[in-house]
Amino acid sequence: MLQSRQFARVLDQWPKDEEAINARYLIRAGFLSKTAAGVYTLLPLGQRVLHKINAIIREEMNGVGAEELSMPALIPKRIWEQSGRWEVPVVYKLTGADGEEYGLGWTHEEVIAEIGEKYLVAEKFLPRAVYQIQTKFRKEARAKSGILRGREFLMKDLYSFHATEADMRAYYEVVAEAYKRVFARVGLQALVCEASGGDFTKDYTHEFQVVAESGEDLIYVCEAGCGFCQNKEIAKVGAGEQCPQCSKGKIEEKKAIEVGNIFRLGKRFSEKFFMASYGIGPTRVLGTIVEVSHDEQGIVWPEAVAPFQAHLLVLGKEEKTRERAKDLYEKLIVQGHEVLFDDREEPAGVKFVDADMIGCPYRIVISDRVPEGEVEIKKRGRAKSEVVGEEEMIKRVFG
RNA sequence: CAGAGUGUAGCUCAACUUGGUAGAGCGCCAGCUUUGGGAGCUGGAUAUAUCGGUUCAAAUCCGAUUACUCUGACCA
Repeated sequence: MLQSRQFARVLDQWPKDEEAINARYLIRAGFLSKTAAGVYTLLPLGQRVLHKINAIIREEMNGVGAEELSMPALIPKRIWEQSGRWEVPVVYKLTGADGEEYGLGWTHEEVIAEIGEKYLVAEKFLPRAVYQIQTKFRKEARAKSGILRGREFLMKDLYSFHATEADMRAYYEVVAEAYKRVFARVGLQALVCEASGGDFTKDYTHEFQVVAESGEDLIYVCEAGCGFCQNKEIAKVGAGEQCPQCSKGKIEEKKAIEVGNIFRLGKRFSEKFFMASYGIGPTRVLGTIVEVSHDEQGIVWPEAVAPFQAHLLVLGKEEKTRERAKDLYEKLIVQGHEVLFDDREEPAGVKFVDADMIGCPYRIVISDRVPEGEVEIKKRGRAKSEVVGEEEMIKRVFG
């Protein structure tokens, strides 16, 4: 991608109407634009990151035998009435041309349960699992925290169907492991945390929580790292007490962002099979990564989700230098690498500042002072750069 | 939904207290210059959230509406 051709660009000031770190950085760096409170546009850079997060999620979901499908956002009232969830406050309700009422999808248990009853009519069709990555709508009383709590957001929701409760419980564990891999791969340290089932189930559910100052949830974690973690809503221990699991560490209270959750639904939505549902918010994941991975200069993207692996900068005014940079860029593109090439007519300072703000994992500089055949590389977040040969750079950055 | 704050150019702000031709920086356009950490010079275009009231005169005072932010409530 040529930076001179990009639709959006890095802004030179922080937005005045955002306080959340995720929104401030994403907007300033040109990944995000606010359309309304709790409603955001993902600009091309943001969309690239989202695609990478989704690709990782898809790999892991496919890996546990789930198939991807796509359910509607416009859902007729009768489907919600079957479960008694038409009268919940978060539903956006609208009326069709025929006077029929609809709710915008804020979750899809009812929809998939109905379809499941149609196809999974005998035990020989079980178990099955399907998922989607789709826009959800929730009439939140108050939008806040940038893209961490929007009124429109993306959700990956997986639903599994089982003949027995034991089978449902076994698969639940399989998905929990897949979820751990998803969060690890996108660069997040997620804790598996016991929580209440809310409206869904009396059983405990599990939340995947990322410790962060901006988190809305309070969790109790064992400081010894034994894995004990409970949401404060259900915790029977208090902060400072001895861990009930390992008896070694003390319990610490931390703020955390819930990036995923999994529920054993049982027969709540259908008498015909045991169901479980599993959610990850890809847009929330994106925001969470920014919350935990940034510095004063800008975003620091983990390699797996960075919009581009490398940001190539050309500095200096010599025509020969520009040619060298262009040749290198074209070579990297032909090799299939993801490179953002800052070919703009801007002073060096602007290019450095913008590169730090965008936060690609590697910065590659070609300038009048870098010898021919060599380039300067710097890893985002490290202080020092070094000059190496082109081939060495390719090995290190893209190898 | 309650409380508080804010709304002036593409962005960030000034002018409002005490009513009298709306300014700046950045960005944008034209030109010159410049190129290793948000460069310089010259010229140019662009703005008072909406509706109403008071007044000779409203960005400024009053009322309503609306939007955004924050705190709380809410959060399958």
